[in-house]
Amino acid sequence: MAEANTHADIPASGSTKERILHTAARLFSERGFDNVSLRDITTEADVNIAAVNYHFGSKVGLLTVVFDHYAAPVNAARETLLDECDRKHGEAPPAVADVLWALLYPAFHAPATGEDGRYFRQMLGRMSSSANPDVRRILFNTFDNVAERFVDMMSRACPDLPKEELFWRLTCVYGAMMYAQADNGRIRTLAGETFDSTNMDDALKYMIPFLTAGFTQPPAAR
Amino acid sequence: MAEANTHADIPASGSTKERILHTAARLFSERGFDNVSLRDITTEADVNIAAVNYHFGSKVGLLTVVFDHYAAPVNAARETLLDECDRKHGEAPPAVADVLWALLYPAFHAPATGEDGRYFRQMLGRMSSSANPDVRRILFNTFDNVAERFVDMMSRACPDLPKEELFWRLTCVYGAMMYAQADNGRIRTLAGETFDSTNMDDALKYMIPFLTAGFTQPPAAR
DNA sequence: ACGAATGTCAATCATTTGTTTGAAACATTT
DNA sequence: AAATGTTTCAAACAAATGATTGACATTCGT
Repeated sequence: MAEANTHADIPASGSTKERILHTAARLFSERGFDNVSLRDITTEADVNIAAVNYHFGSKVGLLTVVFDHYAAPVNAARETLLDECDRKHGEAPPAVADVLWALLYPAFHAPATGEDGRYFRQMLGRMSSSANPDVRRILFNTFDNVAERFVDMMSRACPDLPKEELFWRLTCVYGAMMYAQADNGRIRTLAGETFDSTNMDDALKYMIPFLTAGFTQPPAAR
Repeated sequence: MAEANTHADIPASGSTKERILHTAARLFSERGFDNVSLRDITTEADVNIAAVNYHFGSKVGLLTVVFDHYAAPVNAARETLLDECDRKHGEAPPAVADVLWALLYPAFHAPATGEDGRYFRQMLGRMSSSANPDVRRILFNTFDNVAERFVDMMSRACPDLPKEELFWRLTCVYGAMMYAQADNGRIRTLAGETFDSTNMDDALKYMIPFLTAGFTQPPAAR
């Protein structure tokens, strides 16, 4: 088709499969899984609609592949950093900042560089509060193992913290991470348009100390 | 119809309009706006489909009414608490914990008591990362005025904090609040099933000190 | 008791959705 | 060059969606 791609990214290039993957990643991040139709994807990717089911089996199959492609590096990087925590501190409680770093750094930098990484982070943010059972299954299965290890290590980093308080502090950490990833533009609108909410180096620089300070507080009085 | 409501809540009661509102609030919170059809709502509310468009004009109109019903008390409570901050501290910088309280307490307690409140909080969490333009418009318009006031007061509470760092700290606060509200069950699954993630008194007790500690940190080194 | 306003209902509308089909085009191997 | 496997394509499918219609029932003011 002579129909040109009207978006700013490179015009349709690569194999059919690759074009579908790239376009799907972008559209899922911009509009969420349920708000993107296969026709939206195939039109922008300049591909026949049947190609999705041919290459990926179904729309959920497509999401699975897209998601795993970006999520796998995050998991790998987190495993590595958690291993380093273990090696560094041995039997002693690890440092809170190190454990937080093992969670946040891969989330902000590992999936991909440039706008592809931003696509995935936004997609993840939307998925994390999705009500679609398929979406939730994909998300939880992907991160379950490493997430459990993170919670475990955070618990060891705070041996004197009641489990209940650990629970709510973890909620703060996960919430902050997800919100920063999703970047719905809300805070930017409120606080001033001059900030670059996509600069993940800044996010790390400012969020790690913030969360570390909260997590190293003594337990709240009963 | 003899068709009984199969859910745990009180069987169909009140006027048609009220039954639609109540059922819509519950379903929107459980499954999000886009994943609930008008037929889902009207079937469970034991009401004819046409009743929604008759009473609310459209599906978006229904969401607007449902949302405003729960959001209005939150805004009112926040205004009151922010007024108290102003009165209490005068020209001096307000206390960070007081400002955080003005944001979080209404969010966790004002919308409604019991499961209705939980419905709304989950609905809000889902809406905050929705990609649906109608949903985003409703959400932002509703909270814009008070949110701006909150950011302003937080800025005054931290006069020495660079604006950029304020931005990222606000991201942490909003993220933690939204995640606690949405309560997608993720942390509960990871940290142990024994915790009551719907107890908003606990949420306040543990999250306010956590976020206050982060916010009262000295600015990160350049 | 009458009539107008309000509310309810089954049936239907036009779209959009994910998925499937069977044939054509292309590529690779024999 | 024939045969075989792979990919693409226009067309259609069944199901679900939000919205609307016009007839019927109910309520209420007078």
